[in-house]
Amino acid sequence: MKSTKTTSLDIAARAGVSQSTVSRALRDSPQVSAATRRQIQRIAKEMGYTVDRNASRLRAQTTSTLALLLCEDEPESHINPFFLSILSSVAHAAAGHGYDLLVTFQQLSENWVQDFQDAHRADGIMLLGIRDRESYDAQLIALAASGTPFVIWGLDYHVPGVSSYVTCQNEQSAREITTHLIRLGHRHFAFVGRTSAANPEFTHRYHGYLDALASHAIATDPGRHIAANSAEAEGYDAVEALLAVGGPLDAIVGASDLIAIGAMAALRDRGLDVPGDVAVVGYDDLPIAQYTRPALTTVRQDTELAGRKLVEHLIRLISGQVVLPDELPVSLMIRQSCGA
Amino acid sequence: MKSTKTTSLDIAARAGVSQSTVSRALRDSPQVSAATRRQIQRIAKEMGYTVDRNASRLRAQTTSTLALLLCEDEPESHINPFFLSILSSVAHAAAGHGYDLLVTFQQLSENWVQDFQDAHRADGIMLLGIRDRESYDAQLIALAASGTPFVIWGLDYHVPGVSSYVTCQNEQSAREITTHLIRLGHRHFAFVGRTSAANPEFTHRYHGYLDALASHAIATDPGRHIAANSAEAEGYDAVEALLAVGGPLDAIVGASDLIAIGAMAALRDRGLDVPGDVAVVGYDDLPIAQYTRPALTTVRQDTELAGRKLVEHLIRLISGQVVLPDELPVSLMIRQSCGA
DNA sequence: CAAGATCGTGCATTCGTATGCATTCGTCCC
DNA sequence: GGGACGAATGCATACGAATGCACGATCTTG
Repeated sequence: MKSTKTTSLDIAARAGVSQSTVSRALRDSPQVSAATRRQIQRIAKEMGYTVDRNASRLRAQTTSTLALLLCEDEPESHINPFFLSILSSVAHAAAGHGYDLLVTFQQLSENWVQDFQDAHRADGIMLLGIRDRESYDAQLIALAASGTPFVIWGLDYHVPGVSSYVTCQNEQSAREITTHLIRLGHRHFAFVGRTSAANPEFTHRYHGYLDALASHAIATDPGRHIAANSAEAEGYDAVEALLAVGGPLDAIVGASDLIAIGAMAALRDRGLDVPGDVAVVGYDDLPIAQYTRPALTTVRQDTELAGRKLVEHLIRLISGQVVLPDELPVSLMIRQSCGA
Repeated sequence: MKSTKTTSLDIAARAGVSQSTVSRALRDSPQVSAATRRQIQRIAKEMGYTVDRNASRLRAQTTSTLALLLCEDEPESHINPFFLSILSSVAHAAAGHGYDLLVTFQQLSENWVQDFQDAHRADGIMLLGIRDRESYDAQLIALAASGTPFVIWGLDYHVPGVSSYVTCQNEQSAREITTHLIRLGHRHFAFVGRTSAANPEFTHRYHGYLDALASHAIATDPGRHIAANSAEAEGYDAVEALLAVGGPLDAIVGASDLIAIGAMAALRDRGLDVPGDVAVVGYDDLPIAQYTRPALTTVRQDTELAGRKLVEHLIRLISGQVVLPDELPVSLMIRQSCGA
């Protein structure tokens, strides 16, 4: 196979220059004349040479690697397919910037953070799926204190110069989709989704929902807010709880598509028609949302943009540039489940 | 923050031994006496020392990293959530074995392979989602020729000592689920899923399907086999094509859950009842399959086991051990869409 | 035209760990 | 008791690229 690996010394010998010049030429250093640079790059390509990442990293004390931590609530839990879209986009963006992407699925723990920075595994970290955990902030503070650049999706925590976040217009869009339901004539609402300090996305969506109801002078009953994590089963159970209590109900706002899909299944199992008896809307616009019947009205998050932004923020933080958190625009996807 | 990074020299100084002894102790070398080893490990922990991966890798010419390439058909295409489950499991397994996991989403190309090995980015590669590409085998042959260990999901290509594969009992399970439909009284079948040399999973499933029909002397019409990739939209379109042609139809076997879900939506849009008029079954048992209405009868693949196996195979290949391809067992998930 | 400025390149060293070989010390056996 | 042997440790070097500094050559300018 490979007799001896080609190194920058081989290129240097072939080009009749020193190893330093090769190194500089390949990194597009302006110190090297254009002619020499071109020639060296040509020879490198001819000889199929690639910079050894490990040597380069050791010397430069950098990793050219970004880490993505997908936080799981529990080891066995299913992960929202929404994250797959972001992950895909992040992978593309990272590759586009010349970074490798290291992926981990686990809970955010002190050990993990410690290991990561000490072992020089990544220059920065993207955190996805932080929610429903009372203890996350201690970890974030420790992470920030260690100086490791990181970016969070969906949680508005940031430390200037060290961390940033990217999220979407949760509150505004929830207000819009609720208003949409109100305009369609619905008056008896329920919201399904756990709100807490640890679950900021759902909380913001809930506030938007409440706001819309208040603007239209529609009464809200605390009993019509059911806590649920983003999973079909929890949406299903939430609807059963709502129906058990009774009372008029003609619209359910799910804090995520998975919740909404579970809710629709429960309604159907109880013989209720969607949207005839009860309208249902979700949030995320998973690919599947177009293919439920009725098709799910929901809020589309631009995952492609989200992934790009996450990577851009992180790279800017790593290189010491100023970064301001981003709140991305979303769009309503009106389908059938709302009764439009 | 960190004044100066703690290195193995610091540990050595503190422990009163040489750096070599520290290195050996931390790698559990039998050359170091048990007492010394314990003491050094204790000190290392106290000082929060972690081996610098880059230095270690450069010296040892290894990466302790596994790469996972998720092949996309097209840059913009949605990825089957099924892969998210495998990815999650692979991430856990890799971490459990002390390997980092590098994730890439892109097409398998010569350049990618070349880069990967030359740049010492990973010790081995896992390939997921190889399908529908006439040209994949040239890449695989090149990959094998380069000596890079790799493992493929779902495609029975392997080179002893270099590559292996893990798949599930596609043919047998498709036979079972089709037989299940036959027992329920269905007689007019259609299969939706693109079969070709480049899409071995679907092809095996199709063979199992044909086999079941043949054993029960049920006629098959080539017009009742519609090519479709794993996406809801293609399942939807396939059903429209089937209905356009006309003729009796009371059961559709989808080559994946996404196809089946799209098919159910199309049937419903045409006013047909599932399973009353037409039964539908899928393959994969995505989490969503329990929450479609009717709930989808499908074949469950054990993604947790699949991920573990992929990692184990790859690590064995890397360390030069013998590996035999694995075919994993699956289980039928009987729900409502089949009419049971 | 001389002196400084600029540009392009080479030399030598460094990053932190792993490992072949040399060394030390204690033990065992004849 | 002396030589041999093995266990435990230290010494020195290599992995391959990046980079501060020095140097020679060309260019600029008053």
